[in-house]
Amino acid sequence: MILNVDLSADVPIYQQIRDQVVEAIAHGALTEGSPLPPTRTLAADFGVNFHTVNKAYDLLRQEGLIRLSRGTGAVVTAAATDQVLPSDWTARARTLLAEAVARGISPDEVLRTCQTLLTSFGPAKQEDTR
Amino acid sequence: MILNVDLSADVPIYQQIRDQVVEAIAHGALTEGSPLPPTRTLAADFGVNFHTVNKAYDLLRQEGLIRLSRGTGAVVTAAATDQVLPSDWTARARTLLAEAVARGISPDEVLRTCQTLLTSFGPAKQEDTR
Amino acid sequence: MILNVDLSADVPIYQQIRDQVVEAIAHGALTEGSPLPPTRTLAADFGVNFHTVNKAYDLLRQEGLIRLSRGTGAVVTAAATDQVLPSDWTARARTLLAEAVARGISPDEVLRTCQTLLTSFGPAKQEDTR
Amino acid sequence: MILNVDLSADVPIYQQIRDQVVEAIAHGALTEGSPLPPTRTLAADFGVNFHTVNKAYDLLRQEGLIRLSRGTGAVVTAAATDQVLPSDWTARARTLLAEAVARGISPDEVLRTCQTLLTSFGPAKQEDTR
DNA sequence: GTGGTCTAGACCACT
DNA sequence: GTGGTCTAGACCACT
Repeated sequence: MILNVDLSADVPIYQQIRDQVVEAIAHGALTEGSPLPPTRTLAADFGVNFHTVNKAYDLLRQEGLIRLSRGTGAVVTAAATDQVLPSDWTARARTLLAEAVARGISPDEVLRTCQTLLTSFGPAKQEDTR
Repeated sequence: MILNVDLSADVPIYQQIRDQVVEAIAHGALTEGSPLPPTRTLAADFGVNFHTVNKAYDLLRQEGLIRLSRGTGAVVTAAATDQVLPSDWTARARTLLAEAVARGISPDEVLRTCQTLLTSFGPAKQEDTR
Repeated sequence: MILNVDLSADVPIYQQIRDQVVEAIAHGALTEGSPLPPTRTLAADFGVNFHTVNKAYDLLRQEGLIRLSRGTGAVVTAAATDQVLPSDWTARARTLLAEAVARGISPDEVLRTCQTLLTSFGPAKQEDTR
Repeated sequence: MILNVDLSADVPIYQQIRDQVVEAIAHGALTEGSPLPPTRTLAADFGVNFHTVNKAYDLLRQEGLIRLSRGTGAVVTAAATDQVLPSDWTARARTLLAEAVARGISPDEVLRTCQTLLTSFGPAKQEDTR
Protein backbone atom coordinates (compact mmCIF):
# COMPACT_ATOMS: atom_id res chain seq x y z
CA MET A 1 0.00 0.00 0.00
CA ILE A 2 1.37 3.36 -1.00
CA LEU A 3 0.14 6.46 0.74
CA ASN A 4 0.78 10.01 -0.31
CA VAL A 5 0.03 13.04 1.77
CA ASP A 6 0.09 16.57 0.47
CA LEU A 7 1.24 18.69 3.38
CA SER A 8 0.19 21.89 1.65
CA ALA A 9 -3.29 20.73 0.65
CA ASP A 10 -6.34 22.24 2.27
CA VAL A 11 -7.57 18.80 3.33
CA PRO A 12 -6.32 17.92 6.84
CA ILE A 13 -3.54 15.34 6.79
CA TYR A 14 -5.37 12.87 9.05
CA GLN A 15 -8.29 13.05 6.63
CA GLN A 16 -6.00 12.35 3.68
CA ILE A 17 -4.59 9.29 5.42
CA ARG A 18 -8.07 8.08 6.34
CA ASP A 19 -9.32 8.60 2.77
CA GLN A 20 -6.42 6.71 1.25
CA VAL A 21 -6.84 3.74 3.56
CA VAL A 22 -10.54 3.67 2.66
CA GLU A 23 -9.65 3.73 -1.03
CA ALA A 24 -7.03 1.01 -0.56
CA ILE A 25 -9.65 -1.20 1.08
CA ALA A 26 -12.12 -0.44 -1.73
CA HIS A 27 -9.44 -1.33 -4.28
CA GLY A 28 -8.73 -4.58 -2.52
CA ALA A 29 -5.13 -3.56 -1.90
CA LEU A 30 -6.00 -4.04 1.76
CA THR A 31 -8.24 -6.94 2.68
CA GLU A 32 -9.59 -8.49 5.87
CA GLY A 33 -6.72 -9.07 8.23
CA SER A 34 -4.21 -6.92 6.34
CA PRO A 35 -1.94 -5.12 8.80
CA LEU A 36 -1.53 -1.36 8.55
CA PRO A 37 1.89 0.18 9.16
CA PRO A 38 2.57 1.10 12.82
CA THR A 39 1.50 4.69 13.46
CA ARG A 40 5.01 5.79 14.40
CA THR A 41 6.50 4.32 11.24
CA LEU A 42 3.92 6.02 9.07
CA ALA A 43 4.38 9.31 10.92
CA ALA A 44 8.15 9.13 10.35
CA ASP A 45 7.65 8.34 6.65
CA PHE A 46 5.46 11.39 6.16
CA GLY A 47 7.33 13.65 8.50
CA VAL A 48 4.11 14.39 10.36
CA ASN A 49 3.19 14.26 14.00
CA PHE A 50 2.49 10.86 15.52
CA HIS A 51 -0.86 12.12 16.78
CA THR A 52 -1.96 12.94 13.25
CA VAL A 53 -1.64 9.33 12.12
CA ASN A 54 -3.23 8.23 15.36
CA LYS A 55 -6.23 10.37 14.63
CA ALA A 56 -6.63 8.88 11.17
CA TYR A 57 -6.51 5.35 12.57
CA ASP A 58 -8.98 6.27 15.28
CA LEU A 59 -11.37 7.60 12.64
CA LEU A 60 -11.10 4.34 10.73
CA ARG A 61 -11.71 2.40 13.93
CA GLN A 62 -14.84 4.45 14.66
CA GLU A 63 -16.04 3.67 11.17
CA GLY A 64 -15.48 -0.02 11.88
CA LEU A 65 -13.00 -0.48 9.06
CA ILE A 66 -9.97 -1.39 11.16
CA ARG A 67 -9.30 -2.96 14.54
CA LEU A 68 -6.65 -1.64 16.92
CA SER A 69 -4.93 -3.70 19.57
CA ARG A 70 -1.79 -3.03 21.52
CA GLY A 71 0.15 -6.07 20.44
CA THR A 72 -1.07 -6.67 16.95
CA GLY A 73 -1.26 -3.11 15.72
CA ALA A 74 -3.92 -2.05 13.25
CA VAL A 75 -5.56 -4.64 11.01
CA VAL A 76 -8.39 -4.37 8.52
CA THR A 77 -11.73 -5.65 9.79
CA ALA A 78 -13.99 -8.00 7.90
CA ALA A 79 -16.44 -6.18 5.68
CA ALA A 80 -19.67 -5.46 7.49
CA THR A 81 -22.33 -8.11 7.01
CA ASP A 82 -25.20 -5.71 6.44
CA GLN A 83 -25.34 -4.80 2.80
CA VAL A 84 -27.39 -1.63 2.99
CA LEU A 85 -25.99 1.81 2.51
CA PRO A 86 -26.40 3.85 5.69
CA SER A 87 -28.84 6.72 5.23
CA ASP A 88 -26.20 9.30 6.05
CA TRP A 89 -24.11 7.98 3.16
CA THR A 90 -27.04 8.39 0.83
CA ALA A 91 -27.61 11.92 2.07
CA ARG A 92 -24.00 12.86 1.41
CA ALA A 93 -24.15 11.25 -2.00
CA ARG A 94 -27.35 13.11 -2.83
CA THR A 95 -25.73 16.43 -2.01
CA LEU A 96 -22.56 15.65 -3.93
CA LEU A 97 -24.44 14.49 -7.02
CA ALA A 98 -26.78 17.49 -6.79
CA GLU A 99 -23.78 19.78 -6.74
CA ALA A 100 -22.63 18.48 -10.11
CA VAL A 101 -26.09 18.61 -11.66
CA ALA A 102 -26.75 22.10 -10.28
CA ARG A 103 -23.59 23.23 -12.04
CA GLY A 104 -25.02 22.16 -15.36
CA ILE A 105 -23.41 18.74 -15.78
CA SER A 106 -25.88 16.24 -17.24
CA PRO A 107 -26.98 13.38 -14.94
CA ASP A 108 -25.73 10.95 -17.60
CA GLU A 109 -22.27 12.44 -17.51
CA VAL A 110 -22.23 12.34 -13.72
CA LEU A 111 -23.30 8.71 -13.68
CA ARG A 112 -20.62 7.78 -16.21
CA THR A 113 -18.01 9.38 -13.98
CA CYS A 114 -19.28 7.42 -10.98
CA GLN A 115 -19.18 4.22 -13.01
CA THR A 116 -15.60 4.88 -14.08
CA LEU A 117 -14.57 5.49 -10.48
CA LEU A 118 -16.37 2.36 -9.29
CA THR A 119 -14.92 0.04 -11.91
CA SER A 120 -11.47 1.17 -10.80
CA PHE A 121 -12.31 -0.43 -7.46
CA GLY A 122 -13.95 -3.71 -8.29
CA PRO A 123 -11.44 -5.81 -10.28
CA ALA A 124 -8.61 -5.78 -7.76
CA LYS A 125 -10.64 -8.06 -5.52
CA GLN A 126 -10.26 -10.96 -7.91
CA GLU A 127 -6.76 -11.26 -6.53
CA ASP A 128 -4.65 -12.46 -9.41
CA THR A 129 -3.49 -15.92 -8.35
CA ARG A 130 -0.82 -16.58 -10.93
CA MET B 1 -39.29 25.00 -2.55
CA ILE B 2 -39.47 23.12 0.72
CA LEU B 3 -36.53 23.32 3.08
CA ASN B 4 -36.02 21.53 6.34
CA VAL B 5 -33.33 22.06 8.90
CA ASP B 6 -32.44 19.72 11.70
CA LEU B 7 -31.22 21.86 14.58
CA SER B 8 -29.80 18.86 16.42
CA ALA B 9 -27.83 17.41 13.49
CA ASP B 10 -24.06 17.57 13.51
CA VAL B 11 -24.08 19.27 10.11
CA PRO B 12 -24.09 23.05 10.61
CA ILE B 13 -27.43 24.68 9.90
CA TYR B 14 -25.97 27.02 7.26
CA GLN B 15 -24.56 23.97 5.48
CA GLN B 16 -27.92 22.21 5.56
CA ILE B 17 -29.57 25.26 4.01
CA ARG B 18 -26.85 25.49 1.37
CA ASP B 19 -27.16 21.77 0.56
CA GLN B 20 -30.91 21.94 0.18
CA VAL B 21 -30.76 24.92 -2.15
CA VAL B 22 -28.21 23.02 -4.25
CA GLU B 23 -30.54 20.03 -4.35
CA ALA B 24 -33.51 22.22 -5.25
CA ILE B 25 -31.52 23.62 -8.20
CA ALA B 26 -30.51 20.11 -9.25
CA HIS B 27 -34.15 19.02 -9.07
CA GLY B 28 -35.22 21.92 -11.20
CA ALA B 29 -37.43 23.24 -8.40
CA LEU B 30 -35.28 26.33 -8.65
CA THR B 31 -34.18 27.47 -12.10
CA GLU B 32 -32.26 30.38 -13.53
CA GLY B 33 -33.78 33.58 -12.24
CA SER B 34 -35.83 31.95 -9.49
CA PRO B 35 -35.92 34.19 -6.43
CA LEU B 36 -34.92 32.75 -3.07
CA PRO B 37 -36.78 33.82 0.06
CA PRO B 38 -35.34 36.90 1.79
CA THR B 39 -32.74 35.92 4.39
CA ARG B 40 -34.83 37.24 7.26
CA THR B 41 -37.99 35.53 6.09
CA LEU B 42 -36.27 32.18 5.77
CA ALA B 43 -34.62 32.67 9.14
CA ALA B 44 -38.03 33.29 10.73
CA ASP B 45 -39.49 30.21 9.03
CA PHE B 46 -36.76 28.03 10.44
CA GLY B 47 -36.57 29.73 13.77
CA VAL B 48 -32.89 30.46 13.27
CA ASN B 49 -30.94 33.69 13.21
CA PHE B 50 -30.79 35.58 9.93
CA HIS B 51 -26.98 35.51 10.08
CA THR B 52 -27.11 31.77 9.69
CA VAL B 53 -29.16 32.04 6.51
CA ASN B 54 -26.88 34.86 5.43
CA LYS B 55 -23.87 32.57 5.66
CA ALA B 56 -25.62 29.90 3.59
CA TYR B 57 -26.52 32.44 0.89
CA ASP B 58 -22.99 33.81 0.93
CA LEU B 59 -21.60 30.31 0.38
CA LEU B 60 -23.95 29.81 -2.57
CA ARG B 61 -22.90 33.18 -3.98
CA GLN B 62 -19.23 32.24 -3.71
CA GLU B 63 -19.99 28.98 -5.49
CA GLY B 64 -21.58 31.02 -8.25
CA LEU B 65 -25.00 29.40 -7.86
CA ILE B 66 -26.93 32.47 -6.77
CA ARG B 67 -26.63 36.21 -7.20
CA LEU B 68 -27.26 38.63 -4.33
CA SER B 69 -28.23 42.25 -4.60
CA ARG B 70 -29.66 44.53 -1.98
CA GLY B 71 -32.90 45.52 -3.55
CA THR B 72 -33.60 42.44 -5.58
CA GLY B 73 -32.72 39.78 -3.05
CA ALA B 74 -31.25 36.42 -3.99
CA VAL B 75 -31.83 34.83 -7.40
CA VAL B 76 -30.50 31.65 -8.96
CA THR B 77 -27.70 32.15 -11.47
CA ALA B 78 -27.58 30.52 -14.89
CA ALA B 79 -25.84 27.17 -14.93
CA ALA B 80 -22.18 27.41 -15.84
CA THR B 81 -21.40 26.93 -19.52
CA ASP B 82 -18.42 24.61 -19.06
CA GLN B 83 -19.52 21.02 -18.89
CA VAL B 84 -16.56 19.40 -17.18
CA LEU B 85 -16.48 18.08 -13.66
CA PRO B 86 -13.82 19.87 -11.64
CA SER B 87 -11.05 17.55 -10.44
CA ASP B 88 -11.80 18.29 -6.81
CA TRP B 89 -15.36 17.07 -7.34
CA THR B 90 -14.05 13.83 -8.77
CA ALA B 91 -11.69 13.41 -5.83
CA ARG B 92 -14.53 13.85 -3.36
CA ALA B 93 -16.67 11.43 -5.34
CA ARG B 94 -13.86 8.87 -5.38
CA THR B 95 -13.55 8.95 -1.62
CA LEU B 96 -17.30 8.77 -1.06
CA LEU B 97 -17.74 5.84 -3.45
CA ALA B 98 -14.71 4.07 -1.95
CA GLU B 99 -16.30 4.43 1.47
CA ALA B 100 -19.35 2.44 0.36
CA VAL B 101 -17.31 -0.24 -1.39
CA ALA B 102 -14.93 -0.53 1.57
CA ARG B 103 -17.98 -1.27 3.74
CA GLY B 104 -18.76 -4.27 1.63
CA ILE B 105 -21.44 -2.85 -0.65
CA SER B 106 -20.98 -4.13 -4.19
CA PRO B 107 -19.98 -1.55 -6.82
CA ASP B 108 -23.13 -2.46 -8.76
CA GLU B 109 -25.32 -1.68 -5.78
CA VAL B 110 -23.54 1.64 -5.23
CA LEU B 111 -23.95 2.58 -8.89
CA ARG B 112 -27.63 1.73 -8.77
CA THR B 113 -28.04 4.02 -5.77
CA CYS B 114 -26.29 6.83 -7.62
CA GLN B 115 -28.51 6.27 -10.61
CA THR B 116 -31.64 6.41 -8.46
CA LEU B 117 -30.49 9.64 -6.88
CA LEU B 118 -29.62 11.11 -10.26
CA THR B 119 -32.88 10.20 -11.96
CA SER B 120 -34.68 12.01 -9.18
CA PHE B 121 -32.95 15.16 -10.46
CA GLY B 122 -32.99 15.15 -14.22
CA PRO B 123 -36.48 14.10 -15.27
CA ALA B 124 -38.25 17.15 -13.92
CA LYS B 125 -37.47 18.89 -17.20
CA GLN B 126 -38.44 16.06 -19.54
CA GLU B 127 -41.67 15.43 -17.68
CA ASP B 128 -43.85 16.86 -20.45
CA THR B 129 -45.57 13.81 -21.89
CA ARG B 130 -46.90 15.16 -25.13
CA MET C 1 -18.95 51.31 -29.67
CA ILE C 2 -20.13 47.78 -29.02
CA LEU C 3 -21.22 46.83 -25.55
CA ASN C 4 -21.93 43.37 -24.30
CA VAL C 5 -23.57 42.54 -21.04
CA ASP C 6 -23.72 39.10 -19.54
CA LEU C 7 -27.00 38.93 -17.68
CA SER C 8 -25.98 35.79 -15.86
CA ALA C 9 -22.56 37.02 -14.73
CA ASP C 10 -21.86 37.70 -11.09
CA VAL C 11 -20.76 41.27 -11.87
CA PRO C 12 -23.73 43.66 -11.61
CA ILE C 13 -24.97 44.81 -15.01
CA TYR C 14 -24.50 48.52 -14.28
CA GLN C 15 -20.90 47.73 -13.39
CA GLN C 16 -20.38 45.86 -16.62
CA ILE C 17 -21.72 48.82 -18.62
CA ARG C 18 -19.55 51.24 -16.66
CA ASP C 19 -16.46 49.04 -17.16
CA GLN C 20 -17.00 48.74 -20.88
CA VAL C 21 -17.42 52.47 -21.35
CA VAL C 22 -14.20 53.00 -19.39
CA GLU C 23 -12.42 50.51 -21.61
CA ALA C 24 -13.87 52.11 -24.75
CA ILE C 25 -12.49 55.46 -23.63
CA ALA C 26 -9.12 53.89 -22.86
CA HIS C 27 -9.07 52.28 -26.29
CA GLY C 28 -9.88 55.58 -27.93
CA ALA C 29 -13.11 54.20 -29.36
CA LEU C 30 -14.77 56.99 -27.40
CA THR C 31 -13.00 60.34 -27.27
CA GLU C 32 -13.73 63.79 -25.87
CA GLY C 33 -17.16 64.87 -27.02
CA SER C 34 -18.25 61.42 -28.23
CA PRO C 35 -21.94 60.92 -27.49
CA LEU C 36 -23.07 57.85 -25.60
CA PRO C 37 -26.30 56.13 -26.64
CA PRO C 38 -29.42 57.44 -24.85
CA THR C 39 -30.04 55.44 -21.69
CA ARG C 40 -33.44 54.20 -22.89
CA THR C 41 -32.02 53.01 -26.19
CA LEU C 42 -29.23 51.12 -24.47
CA ALA C 43 -31.66 49.65 -21.96
CA ALA C 44 -33.88 48.40 -24.78
CA ASP C 45 -30.88 46.92 -26.62
CA PHE C 46 -29.84 44.93 -23.57
CA GLY C 47 -33.31 44.13 -22.37
CA VAL C 48 -32.45 45.56 -18.97
CA ASN C 49 -34.16 48.09 -16.79
CA PHE C 50 -33.72 51.75 -17.68
CA HIS C 51 -32.54 52.51 -14.17
CA THR C 52 -29.67 50.06 -14.55
CA VAL C 53 -28.20 52.00 -17.45
CA ASN C 54 -28.90 55.20 -15.61
CA LYS C 55 -26.88 53.98 -12.69
CA ALA C 56 -23.94 53.12 -14.90
CA TYR C 57 -24.01 56.58 -16.47
CA ASP C 58 -24.27 58.19 -13.06
CA LEU C 59 -21.21 56.27 -11.90
CA LEU C 60 -19.27 57.50 -14.93
CA ARG C 61 -20.41 61.05 -14.23
CA GLN C 62 -19.24 60.80 -10.62
CA GLU C 63 -15.89 59.62 -11.91
CA GLY C 64 -15.75 62.67 -14.18
CA LEU C 65 -15.56 60.63 -17.36
CA ILE C 66 -18.82 61.74 -18.92
CA ARG C 67 -21.10 64.76 -18.77
CA LEU C 68 -24.89 64.48 -18.61
CA SER C 69 -27.30 67.14 -19.76
CA ARG C 70 -30.95 66.92 -20.49
CA GLY C 71 -30.85 68.05 -24.08
CA THR C 72 -27.51 66.75 -25.25
CA GLY C 73 -27.53 63.39 -23.57
CA ALA C 74 -24.29 61.84 -22.30
CA VAL C 75 -20.97 62.89 -23.82
CA VAL C 76 -17.41 61.97 -22.97
CA THR C 77 -15.56 64.60 -20.95
CA ALA C 78 -12.11 65.89 -21.76
CA ALA C 79 -9.41 63.85 -20.09
CA ALA C 80 -8.50 65.27 -16.72
CA THR C 81 -5.60 67.71 -16.77
CA ASP C 82 -3.82 66.33 -13.72
CA GLN C 83 -1.56 63.51 -14.73
CA VAL C 84 -1.11 61.79 -11.41
CA LEU C 85 -2.70 58.53 -10.46
CA PRO C 86 -5.04 59.01 -7.51
CA SER C 87 -3.77 57.26 -4.41
CA ASP C 88 -6.86 55.10 -4.18
CA TRP C 89 -6.12 53.77 -7.68
CA THR C 90 -2.62 52.88 -6.59
CA ALA C 91 -3.98 51.13 -3.51
CA ARG C 92 -6.35 49.04 -5.60
CA ALA C 93 -3.56 48.25 -8.04
CA ARG C 94 -1.28 47.22 -5.20
CA THR C 95 -3.84 44.76 -3.89
CA LEU C 96 -4.61 43.34 -7.32
CA LEU C 97 -0.94 42.87 -8.19
CA ALA C 98 -0.23 41.40 -4.75
CA GLU C 99 -3.00 38.90 -5.30
CA ALA C 100 -1.27 37.52 -8.37
CA VAL C 101 2.17 37.43 -6.75
CA ALA C 102 0.78 35.84 -3.57
CA ARG C 103 -0.61 33.06 -5.75
CA GLY C 104 2.87 32.27 -6.99
CA ILE C 105 2.93 34.14 -10.30
CA SER C 106 6.30 35.81 -10.87
CA PRO C 107 6.34 39.62 -10.82
CA ASP C 108 7.86 39.53 -14.33
CA GLU C 109 4.96 37.51 -15.64
CA VAL C 110 2.48 39.85 -14.00
CA LEU C 111 4.20 42.89 -15.47
CA ARG C 112 4.19 41.34 -18.93
CA THR C 113 0.46 40.77 -18.65
CA CYS C 114 -0.08 44.40 -17.64
CA GLN C 115 2.03 45.55 -20.57
CA THR C 116 0.03 43.44 -23.01
CA LEU C 117 -3.21 44.85 -21.66
CA LEU C 118 -1.89 48.41 -21.84
CA THR C 119 -0.58 48.20 -25.39
CA SER C 120 -4.04 47.06 -26.45
CA PHE C 121 -5.23 50.50 -25.34
CA GLY C 122 -2.68 52.93 -26.65
CA PRO C 123 -2.61 52.61 -30.45
CA ALA C 124 -6.31 53.27 -31.09
CA LYS C 125 -5.74 56.88 -30.18
CA GLN C 126 -3.80 57.53 -33.37
CA GLU C 127 -7.18 57.67 -35.07
CA ASP C 128 -6.61 56.40 -38.56
CA THR C 129 -7.32 59.41 -40.78
CA ARG C 130 -7.71 57.77 -44.14
CA MET D 1 3.79 41.74 9.94
CA ILE D 2 2.27 45.15 10.42
CA LEU D 3 -1.40 45.61 9.69
CA ASN D 4 -3.41 48.79 9.76
CA VAL D 5 -7.13 49.18 9.48
CA ASP D 6 -8.95 52.38 8.78
CA LEU D 7 -12.28 52.17 10.58
CA SER D 8 -13.66 55.16 8.68
CA ALA D 9 -12.75 53.94 5.19
CA ASP D 10 -15.48 52.81 2.83
CA VAL D 11 -13.68 49.51 2.29
CA PRO D 12 -15.05 46.96 4.80
CA ILE D 13 -12.66 46.21 7.65
CA TYR D 14 -12.59 42.47 6.91
CA GLN D 15 -11.60 43.30 3.31
CA GLN D 16 -8.80 45.58 4.50
CA ILE D 17 -7.44 42.80 6.71
CA ARG D 18 -7.69 40.30 3.85
CA ASP D 19 -5.93 42.70 1.45
CA GLN D 20 -3.08 43.35 3.85
CA VAL D 21 -2.47 39.67 4.47
CA VAL D 22 -2.38 39.16 0.69
CA GLU D 23 0.15 41.97 0.37
CA ALA D 24 2.23 40.58 3.22
CA ILE D 25 2.39 37.23 1.43
CA ALA D 26 3.31 38.96 -1.84
CA HIS D 27 6.05 40.89 -0.02
CA GLY D 28 7.43 37.71 1.47
CA ALA D 29 6.79 39.00 4.97
CA LEU D 30 4.59 35.94 5.33
CA THR D 31 5.79 32.73 3.71
CA GLU D 32 4.59 29.16 3.57
CA GLY D 33 3.93 27.94 7.07
CA SER D 34 4.02 31.38 8.68
CA PRO D 35 1.47 31.55 11.49
CA LEU D 36 -1.05 34.38 11.49
CA PRO D 37 -2.09 35.94 14.80
CA PRO D 38 -5.09 34.29 16.50
CA THR D 39 -8.34 35.91 15.40
CA ARG D 40 -9.13 37.19 18.86
CA THR D 41 -5.65 38.62 19.37
CA LEU D 42 -5.74 40.48 16.07
CA ALA D 43 -9.24 41.72 16.83
CA ALA D 44 -8.06 43.09 20.17
CA ASP D 45 -5.08 44.79 18.50
CA PHE D 46 -7.34 46.55 16.03
CA GLY D 47 -10.12 47.22 18.46
CA VAL D 48 -12.59 45.37 16.27
CA ASN D 49 -14.80 42.39 16.89
CA PHE D 50 -13.26 38.95 16.43
CA HIS D 51 -16.01 38.06 13.97
CA THR D 52 -14.67 40.68 11.61
CA VAL D 53 -11.21 39.11 11.68
CA ASN D 54 -12.86 35.71 11.38
CA LYS D 55 -14.52 36.76 8.13
CA ALA D 56 -11.21 38.00 6.73
CA TYR D 57 -9.50 34.71 7.61
CA ASP D 58 -12.38 32.75 6.16
CA LEU D 59 -12.04 34.67 2.89
CA LEU D 60 -8.32 33.90 2.77
CA ARG D 61 -9.05 30.25 3.46
CA GLN D 62 -11.55 30.11 0.62
CA GLU D 63 -8.96 31.70 -1.65
CA GLY D 64 -6.58 28.95 -0.66
CA LEU D 65 -4.00 31.31 0.79
CA ILE D 66 -4.19 30.19 4.41
CA ARG D 67 -5.12 27.04 6.27
CA LEU D 68 -7.21 27.12 9.45
CA SER D 69 -7.33 24.49 12.13
CA ARG D 70 -8.68 24.73 15.63
CA GLY D 71 -5.64 23.93 17.64
CA THR D 72 -2.96 25.24 15.33
CA GLY D 73 -4.51 28.50 14.31
CA ALA D 74 -4.03 30.07 10.89
CA VAL D 75 -0.95 29.37 8.76
CA VAL D 76 0.02 30.46 5.26
CA THR D 77 -0.47 27.80 2.59
CA ALA D 78 2.12 26.93 -0.02
CA ALA D 79 1.85 28.95 -3.21
CA ALA D 80 -0.21 27.24 -5.87
CA THR D 81 1.77 25.20 -8.36
CA ASP D 82 -0.01 26.38 -11.49
CA GLN D 83 1.62 29.48 -12.85
CA VAL D 84 -1.13 30.91 -15.00
CA LEU D 85 -3.16 34.00 -14.25
CA PRO D 86 -6.86 33.14 -14.02
CA SER D 87 -8.95 34.86 -16.67
CA ASP D 88 -11.00 36.67 -14.07
CA TRP D 89 -7.82 38.27 -12.72
CA THR D 90 -6.95 39.48 -16.19
CA ALA D 91 -10.44 40.90 -16.63
CA ARG D 92 -10.16 42.83 -13.38
CA ALA D 93 -6.70 44.06 -14.36
CA ARG D 94 -7.99 45.19 -17.76
CA THR D 95 -10.69 47.30 -16.16
CA LEU D 96 -8.35 48.78 -13.58
CA LEU D 97 -5.68 49.69 -16.16
CA ALA D 98 -8.34 51.08 -18.52
CA GLU D 99 -9.54 53.31 -15.71
CA ALA D 100 -6.14 54.96 -15.42
CA VAL D 101 -5.71 55.37 -19.17
CA ALA D 102 -9.25 56.72 -19.54
CA ARG D 103 -8.34 59.41 -17.01
CA GLY D 104 -5.59 60.63 -19.29
CA ILE D 105 -2.58 58.92 -17.72
CA SER D 106 -0.21 57.60 -20.40
CA PRO D 107 0.09 53.82 -20.68
CA ASP D 108 3.83 54.21 -20.06
CA GLU D 109 3.22 56.00 -16.80
CA VAL D 110 0.71 53.34 -15.72
CA LEU D 111 3.14 50.56 -16.55
CA ARG D 112 5.89 52.28 -14.61
CA THR D 113 3.62 52.47 -11.58
CA CYS D 114 2.83 48.76 -11.87
CA GLN D 115 6.52 48.01 -12.13
CA THR D 116 7.27 50.04 -9.01
CA LEU D 117 4.55 48.25 -7.10
CA LEU D 118 5.76 44.87 -8.30
CA THR D 119 9.43 45.43 -7.51
CA SER D 120 8.37 46.23 -3.96
CA PHE D 121 7.14 42.63 -3.78
CA GLY D 122 9.68 40.39 -5.40
CA PRO D 123 13.08 41.48 -4.11
CA ALA D 124 12.52 40.50 -0.49
CA LYS D 125 13.64 37.00 -1.40
CA GLN D 126 16.75 37.92 -3.35
CA GLU D 127 17.84 40.36 -0.69
CA ASP D 128 20.68 38.11 0.53
CA THR D 129 23.77 39.98 -0.71
CA ARG D 130 26.45 37.39 -0.21
C1' DG E 1 -37.62 46.25 1.93
C1' DT E 2 -33.46 43.95 0.80
C1' DG E 3 -28.79 42.32 1.75
C1' DG E 4 -24.11 43.93 4.07
C1' DT E 5 -21.42 44.94 8.00
C1' DC E 6 -20.29 45.19 12.64
C1' DT E 7 -20.62 44.54 17.68
C1' DA E 8 -21.30 41.59 21.81
C1' DG E 9 -21.45 37.50 23.92
C1' DA E 10 -22.28 32.48 24.37
C1' DC E 11 -21.06 27.69 23.90
C1' DC E 12 -18.88 24.02 21.31
C1' DA E 13 -15.12 21.10 18.95
C1' DC E 14 -10.66 20.00 18.53
C1' DT E 15 -5.66 20.33 19.96
C1' DG F 1 -6.08 27.97 23.67
C1' DT F 2 -7.68 27.91 19.02
C1' DG F 3 -11.13 28.42 15.44
C1' DG F 4 -16.40 27.35 14.38
C1' DT F 5 -21.14 28.20 15.02
C1' DC F 6 -25.03 30.51 16.55
C1' DT F 7 -27.89 34.13 18.69
C1' DA F 8 -29.36 39.00 19.25
C1' DG F 9 -29.54 43.38 17.84
C1' DA F 10 -27.89 47.65 15.59
C1' DC F 11 -27.15 50.63 11.69
C1' DC F 12 -26.00 51.25 6.88
C1' DA F 13 -26.31 51.03 1.58
C1' DC F 14 -28.89 50.42 -2.20
C1' DT F 15 -33.42 49.68 -4.64
